Amino acid sequence: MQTVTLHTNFVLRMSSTLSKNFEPGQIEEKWYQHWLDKGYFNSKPDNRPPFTVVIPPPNVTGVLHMGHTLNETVQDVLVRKARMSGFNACWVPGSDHASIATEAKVVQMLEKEKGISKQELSREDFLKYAFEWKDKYGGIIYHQIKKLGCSVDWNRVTFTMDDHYYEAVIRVFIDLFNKGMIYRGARMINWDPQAKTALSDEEVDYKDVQGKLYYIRYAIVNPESAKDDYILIATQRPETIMGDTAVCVNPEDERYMHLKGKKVIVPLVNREVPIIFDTYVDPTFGTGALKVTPAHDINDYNLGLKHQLPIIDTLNEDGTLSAAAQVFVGMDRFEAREKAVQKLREEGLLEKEETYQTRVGISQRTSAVVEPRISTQWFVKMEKLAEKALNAVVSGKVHIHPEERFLATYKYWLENIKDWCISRQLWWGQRIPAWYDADGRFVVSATEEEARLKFEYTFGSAPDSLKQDEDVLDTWFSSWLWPMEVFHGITQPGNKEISYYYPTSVLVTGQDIIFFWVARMIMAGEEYMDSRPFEHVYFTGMVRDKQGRKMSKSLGNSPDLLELIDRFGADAVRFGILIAAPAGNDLLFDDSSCDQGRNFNNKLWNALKLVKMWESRQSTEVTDQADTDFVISWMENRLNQVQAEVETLYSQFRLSEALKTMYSLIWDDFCSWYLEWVKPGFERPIASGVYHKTVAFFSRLLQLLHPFMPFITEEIYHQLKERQTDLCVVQLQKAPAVNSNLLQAGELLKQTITAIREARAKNSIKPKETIQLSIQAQESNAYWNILEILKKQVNAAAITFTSEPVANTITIVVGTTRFYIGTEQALDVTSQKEQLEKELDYLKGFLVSVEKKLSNERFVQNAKPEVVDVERKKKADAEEKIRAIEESLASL
RNA sequence: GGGAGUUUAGCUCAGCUGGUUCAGAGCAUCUGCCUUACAAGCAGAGGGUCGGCGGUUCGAACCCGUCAACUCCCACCA
Repeated sequence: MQTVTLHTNFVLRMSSTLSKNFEPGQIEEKWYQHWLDKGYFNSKPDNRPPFTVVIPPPNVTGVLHMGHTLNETVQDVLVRKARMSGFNACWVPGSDHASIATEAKVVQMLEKEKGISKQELSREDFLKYAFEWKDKYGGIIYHQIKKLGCSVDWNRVTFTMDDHYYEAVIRVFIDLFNKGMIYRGARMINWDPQAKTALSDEEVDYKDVQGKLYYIRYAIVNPESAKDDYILIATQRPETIMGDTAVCVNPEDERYMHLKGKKVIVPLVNREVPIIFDTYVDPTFGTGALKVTPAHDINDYNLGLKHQLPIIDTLNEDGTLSAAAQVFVGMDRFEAREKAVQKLREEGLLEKEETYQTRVGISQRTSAVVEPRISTQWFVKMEKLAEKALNAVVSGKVHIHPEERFLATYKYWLENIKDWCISRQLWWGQRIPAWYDADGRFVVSATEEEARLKFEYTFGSAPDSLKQDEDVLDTWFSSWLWPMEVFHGITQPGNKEISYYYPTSVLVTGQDIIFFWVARMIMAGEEYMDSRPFEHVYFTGMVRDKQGRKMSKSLGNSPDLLELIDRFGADAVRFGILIAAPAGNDLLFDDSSCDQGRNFNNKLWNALKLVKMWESRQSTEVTDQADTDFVISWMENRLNQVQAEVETLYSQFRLSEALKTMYSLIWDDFCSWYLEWVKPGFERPIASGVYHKTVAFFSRLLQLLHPFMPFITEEIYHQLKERQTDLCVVQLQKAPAVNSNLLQAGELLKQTITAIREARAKNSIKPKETIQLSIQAQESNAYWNILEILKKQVNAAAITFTSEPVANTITIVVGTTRFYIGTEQALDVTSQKEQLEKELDYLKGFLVSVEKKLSNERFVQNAKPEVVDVERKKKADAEEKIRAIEESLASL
């Protein structure tokens, strides 16, 4: 309790009303609203160069997770930086209807909360519920984006099912169909029996599971001998036996050669099917005999096509067995598997079973086990589109960051691409604009009226009623138009906005959707705008938890963004996620990095309190504040230096390093060194000139930091002094060239102070005890203009210059200068000696290695001249230092 | 089966084209300190054979080879 009182004491002394620590809540709220009121984030085409970013639209399935937080923070940093650098920054927000994922959620919600099943609803009623859902969750997402401080143009919010967007998708579908790039056909696709829809290849995840391999006897019709009256096949899926239409063996396999022309009996259904021969079968796997079920396995399907086998589809769309199965009809596929095994066992046809590591396809959307299924779907021909998309990246029109690491996978995917299944058996999405008559003839057109005309034109007459395709389009078939249609580029081609904002500047997204989205946007951009959709793609890594696990809802390890912001403040959360985010690599997120962000907030806040305290204590007649010219020039140069460094880091998208650089500039250079150096004595006035310089430096620091931590920087910027403009629109001036001599002098001063403090600590000189400092310097003018600072920083009562060693002192050497620390305490000469000797040993070793290098002719010949010079200087320095220490030792 | 990435302090990670006393930061640990902005702080300290081995080079955390561990992506083996 006592300590608390002590801690809070100073607050009473503070003349200012500033709070003890930075309190983000209200301040963040206030500034975001102010920025909105001022319309800073709204963009219209003008004479400035544009900097355009389209947000990867989050799904309206739920709330933002840490991955979004990272992406959005990165985008906001880039956008704010561009806005402060003379660009017309435009960041378009929006959300994605995410057809399967959202429909699944809505179905689930209806069942759970309202007890309604989808089957009871009409399409229209269902869509009404879905839009309600979208409004609710879209709202939550937008709220989170605001809380995070994202500077998006809220006039441009786009949803992938907005009217114009819907129209764009339909237009593109019709266009591609007319170009012959969309077709309808029966194919084996991935079927999600839970959502009852087709999936694209990319929507299936594969998972290793412990399965079983069943060895089953298929009786041979008219066997040649009673001994050899069956063939043994191995399968993981005995419930598909009823769909078998052949057994296949390798033609080279001696074991089965005699079976040419024979037939076997499919168990359970007693159907006679042929034995076929194909090199596809691996004789070394299982029994070398494969049951062929063309309806339920992609390889069997291909075999079936090749050997013209009949296809018997034994499954319903919900994964239960169909009438064609003859047995277990209506039973779920997994139950039927058990029943089939049981029955085979009873009939003595199951020879053995063994455990087997296998891989099953899981629907990314519903987690149901995917079923290969033949059905009629719509496809996009990918070959030409892929070629363009590949070219755009390979030729360098689109730059991928970090490095070109993803180029290889990107290339491989595009070169081996298969046609894209775009129809989904859902209601939530853009409905396929195809119209059918009773005979199944169809035309593609936007409206029924047009369709009728087309029917007449194509088939001579149109029926009274046409039926529109029940299916909707894959979500990505709308998302791939995103960078264009947010500016109405498809529905109003060539409009002023699309011409100005497109192509966008940078896309920030996760590497997991490189095929789903990034590649396809490039395709669409090349197809419809004849150009890249973005200049740069910046891939962020995946956010994982402390233990390296993927963040997911089921694990419950993804922190709630709003709760994090409540706890730490948005700036601290932004800091926390960015400081931990090396470009392209996964990052392990832990709350503690937000702690660091919050501490940084407080550091800034307290620097503000200090400077504010000086505001009322300025004087133009300060005479005892020496050395400030040097300090001010040094700080100015450090600032210039860091600004240039940060500029480079931005251009390389190395944001986390840029943040680190600024962090240490502010914490170390500005707070720990600069402010301490210019700080006047207790209750002394500060020189007016120094005060104004300090405010100017602080303002520049805030400006540099603003894209990363917008709220606190804006707040402090205004607290520092009255302003006409807000920080978020203040333009960055180019940093002047750096004077490196000044920087070196600053470093020397830091080193000196640290070395003396270290000596004090090692010799247990109490902080309050003053010392007598003597300097023996070769060039005393290196120190003359910083003596007052030095005196204050190391708590020296007096500083004198000397030309020879001072007895009974602690000796330290910085550069080539010797310092003698005189103290009232008795000195331990032995430990003094020990320390100096230790240092001497090290230096001698160092000198040897440098000399060795320099005496190596090949080094002197091959190394760059600068490098050799540096080595020579190192040698000279070391020799000088050794001499100094030896002299000091001698005097002890 | 193919491809990519990672491996640096107890933990999480920086370290750009090989060359300054270059082995770093934050957290954690230890010591001293309520010092007049900040104890969520200040001043110091300790801690690493840069995954192993081999090579290239005057010089390697960095380049090459190889091995090991972990992670991810792609692929139709019943």
